[in-house]
Amino acid sequence: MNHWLVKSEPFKYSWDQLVKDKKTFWNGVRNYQASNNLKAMKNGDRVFFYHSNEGLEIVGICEVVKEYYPDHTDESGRFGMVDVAPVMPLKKPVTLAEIKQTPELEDIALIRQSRLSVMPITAPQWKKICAMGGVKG
DNA sequence: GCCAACGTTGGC
DNA sequence: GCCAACGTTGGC
Repeated sequence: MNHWLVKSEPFKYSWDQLVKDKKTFWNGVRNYQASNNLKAMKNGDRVFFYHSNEGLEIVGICEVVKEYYPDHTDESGRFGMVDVAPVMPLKKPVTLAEIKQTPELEDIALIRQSRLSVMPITAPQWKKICAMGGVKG
């Protein structure tokens, strides 16, 4: 199983909204690197949900429930999306500030490639963040 | 195929 | 609201 992290601005689409919706399609990605990461996602992969701009913290874990398919909101036809469903919230959100202070997480794509909105997370990074968030990965 | 201009993201 | 990082576009 692979692990990922997706960013969303909470005033556009928040974790609470995802919990309310039970499931959503992750549309709107218009960046090839992010899109390639979406393409590599498999059903059952676990995904951290990060709030950008406001919050600046990882708030929950969701899961891929439908693999890459065309994004109907993309007029160019170049990009796709996946469906995700919430699994559980973190008991304690893990903030960007904490991540930056954690030596084991200094190579995380969230910091190294701050503008990327869909990124892979390594197994050790996943375990570490779960531990910080008070949940079992 | 290079590179300057431009647009967008996202932390501060 | 500013600005750094960086991806994309378009002229040559």
